[in-house]
This record gives sequence, C-alpha cells and structure tokens, in this order.
Amino acid sequence: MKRIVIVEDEPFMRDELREIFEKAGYPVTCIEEYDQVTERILEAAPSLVLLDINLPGISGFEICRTLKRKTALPVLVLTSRDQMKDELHALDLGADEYLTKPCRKERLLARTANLLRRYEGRGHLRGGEGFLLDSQTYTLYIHDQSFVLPPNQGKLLAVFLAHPDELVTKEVLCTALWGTTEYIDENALQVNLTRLKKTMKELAMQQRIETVRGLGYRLAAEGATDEV
Amino acid sequence: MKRIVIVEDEPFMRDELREIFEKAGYPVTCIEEYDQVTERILEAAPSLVLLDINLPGISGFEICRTLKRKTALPVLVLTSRDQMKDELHALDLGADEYLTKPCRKERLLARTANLLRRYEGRGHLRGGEGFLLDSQTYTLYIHDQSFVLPPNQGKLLAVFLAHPDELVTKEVLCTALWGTTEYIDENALQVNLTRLKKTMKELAMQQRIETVRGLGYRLAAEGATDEV
DNA sequence: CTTGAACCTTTCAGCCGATGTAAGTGTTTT
DNA sequence: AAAACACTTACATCGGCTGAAAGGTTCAAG
Repeated sequence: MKRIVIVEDEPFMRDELREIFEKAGYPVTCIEEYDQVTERILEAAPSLVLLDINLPGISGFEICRTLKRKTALPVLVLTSRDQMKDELHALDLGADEYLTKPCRKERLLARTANLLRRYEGRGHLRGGEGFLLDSQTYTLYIHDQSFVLPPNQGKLLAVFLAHPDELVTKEVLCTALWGTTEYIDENALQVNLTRLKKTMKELAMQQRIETVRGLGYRLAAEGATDEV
Repeated sequence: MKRIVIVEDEPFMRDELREIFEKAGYPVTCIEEYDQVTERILEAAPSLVLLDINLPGISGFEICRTLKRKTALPVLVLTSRDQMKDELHALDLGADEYLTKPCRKERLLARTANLLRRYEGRGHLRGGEGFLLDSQTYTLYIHDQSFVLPPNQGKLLAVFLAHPDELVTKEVLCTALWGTTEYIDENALQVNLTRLKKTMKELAMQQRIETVRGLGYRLAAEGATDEV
C-alpha cells in the first residue's frame, strides 16, 4: 500500500496524525530526528509526504524545496502558521497542498487520497531543473513536450538525477548501464555520454553534464562554475 | 501562453475573474452558454479550467467528471458552496483544487500557477479508465507502472480515447495510422488491433476494444454489453 | 447444415533505430 | 613534447516493430 511519511515535531499532533492515517489503511512512517531529514524521508520510500513548517533546526520550506528538486513526490504542507505569505511561499516551492491546523479529518484524508490518485502511475518520475524523467520508460517531459530517450541515455540521466550536483564516478555509471563494473569498456560509456549530451543540447535543457577529469562526471546547472 | 477557461454564470464574478487572470498575463476564455459545455471548453484548448459548481441547467460536478474522464486537464473548482460534502465530492471526482468564494486574489493566482507548473509537460496526456496515455510518446501509465507502446498501438489507443464510448470506423483508424484512407490494407489494421488488444489484456486494463460487426470498433468498459 | 462474408490469429521477412567497436582527433597535465 | 585522458565519428550488428500472406474462426442468412 501507499506509505505516508509524517514530518511533525509536536508529539501530540504526530500521534493523532499517525492514528488518522493508519485507521484509513495507510502504512505510516514518522520522522523524529531532524538531521538528514531528506535522506530519512526517501529511505521510507513513501508515496506522499506530510510536512510541518515549524521544525526544530530546519525549515519545512527547505525540506519541501529539496524533495521537489530531487523527486516527484507529492508534498502536503500542514501547518499552524495561517499566513498568506507562508502559503504562497510553500506553493511557490512546489508543495502540492497547503492546509492549516486545525484541519478536519475528512478534508485531510480527501486531499491526501486526491493527491495520491493524481500521482498514480507516476511513482517513477524524477525531477530535474525544468524537466521530469520517467525512470521506467525513460520518457522525458520538458517544455510541454515529451520524448522517449533510448534506454542507455535514460539510464545515465536517471543516475545523474539520483545524485544531483554530486560527482558520479564512471564505475557507478557503468554499473547502471551494464550491471557490472567488470570488463567495462570505457569507450562505450564515452559514446553513450556523448549521445546523452547531444540530446540534452538539442532539447535546450537547463542542465549539462560536466566532466571532472580523472574522477567522473556531474550534472550541473547550465553555465555553472565549480563552486563546492 | 497558458490559456485559462472560466466557467461561471454570475456575470460580476466572471468579469472579476477574467480581469484578475488577464492582468496576470493569462489569455482567458469565458464560457457563457451551457449546452455542450465540455465541447466548448475543449475547443478553447485551455491549460487549466476554473469551474463553478452552481450553474444553470448543469452541475459543475458533472463537467468535472467528464473533463477528468476524457483529459488530463487541471480543474480548479471555485464555488460559494462552503460545505464539506461538496468539497469531498469535488475532490473525489478528481478536481485538483477546491476553493471557496470569496477568495483572495493572491491565493487564487498562487494555486493556479502551482497547478500549471505541476502539469507542465503533461499537455498531451489523455485519460482512460484507470490509466493515462501520453499521446506524443505513447507512454502508458497504469497500476503505478509505465510502458512505452509501439507507435501504431499508441496511435490506435489515442484515437479510441478521443472518442470515448463512441463507435470508430476503420477509415478513421486507418487515417490515424497512415494518414490516408486510400490503399488501405484492412489486414494491416487487423493485425495492429490484435496487437493492441493483446497488450491491453496483458496489462489488465479495465477497458477493451469491442468489435461492431460491419461498422467498426469501440472502446468500452470491461465486460460491458452494448447499451448505447 | 451449408455457405460466404467479415473478422481474427500466426508466422515470417524487411526495415530502422539503438548499441558497441574501432579508429582517429582534441585537450590537459607534467 | 609526450603521455594520459577525453571526445567524436563511422560502421556493423542486433532486436523490435511492421506489413504481407495464409489459414482459421465466427456470424448470419437461406
């Protein structure tokens, strides 16, 4: 079933939410430690994230932004901060829903179910700057158009999206393409990278693949230098 | 730019909405006649539909259901009926948003922009019972999975989705496949239909292709008899 | 039951796109 | 300048999609 992750620091509220969703039949994971929140959330492999804004040490806004940048998970912001400014900010960051506490159980469940339905079948979408990639079929959505990438180009792009802004070694890329790091033909990887770069350029994508000589590659914003 | 269709019978409200969205830079089309509403909406080829529930002669719910069944357009329900029952109903029919009048301009615009962003690149999605088809790449979304159909199968399915529950003649199907009705090989169409049926069965889709002997074909619900 | 028309299924060869190999060209570093 | 690494292009191979062909099945009328 569709797992829901709850990020809420107030214990009372958290338990109440857990109960509501468990009664409705969803498996629930609660986040209670706030370091590496994004990683913790992704570990739980949820279908939806319920997010508070006021959290100890970190802003829910930040989590929302990161999640939306890395994935295509539905994010429902549930907070007691009833300010138009916050609502606009959350929506601007790509939150799918903004509800204020207290919130009627029915409304919460209805919005949740609605979101889950709308994201149906889209569980394999990964997000990049200005585009989405279906990591199953390698269908690319960009500029209101869609294209199916050849499997190898899709696999490579998917790997880069799983490690945004990070360096990706050739070994990782080879493993993604052929499942093994043995007997890798460096050149075959080269060729596939070239082809991916070419289609990315043709589609005028906002990100490009940078070469880090001797180490590997990295997906970075168009025209970026290598800060960090 | 992204066109917005407004379906609202109260003239004052309608003009106000039109002004809000036009000032924000969206082209706007208002529906003022309520026969064939769905067709009128689709004619305008909008990117988003703003829908009132209380309409003369027809329920906004009905329009919402039809739109969601035929297309993957975002629908924002904006109504003065502030009842939980209505909200749940609208959400259940697949509405993407339910706002009550009066509504602050900022909130309305933020939710609209948010929806448009989330639907980015998905303009070519057509909906069927329990699945979505990207009519550009013929990527099929179903059961939380996705597949790329071979072009011919995709074209056929897209034609059927454009005529839900209606009879589709062989000529139409041939035209969709080969662009001409001249020199059609009935058999080639046969074979492609067989292949589409096979994949639909393999994917356990809820709709099947019925043969109407002597006339053509029709996409119908699984196990349906031919009530009109 | 027979018959013919319409429809369906299977098989097979041709074609096109994706892929890896190979060979040659650039670029950076020492 | 030379070596190491990175990139590009061309080409043969392979697999999946497609339409042709041939044979089988269903349906309705007589």
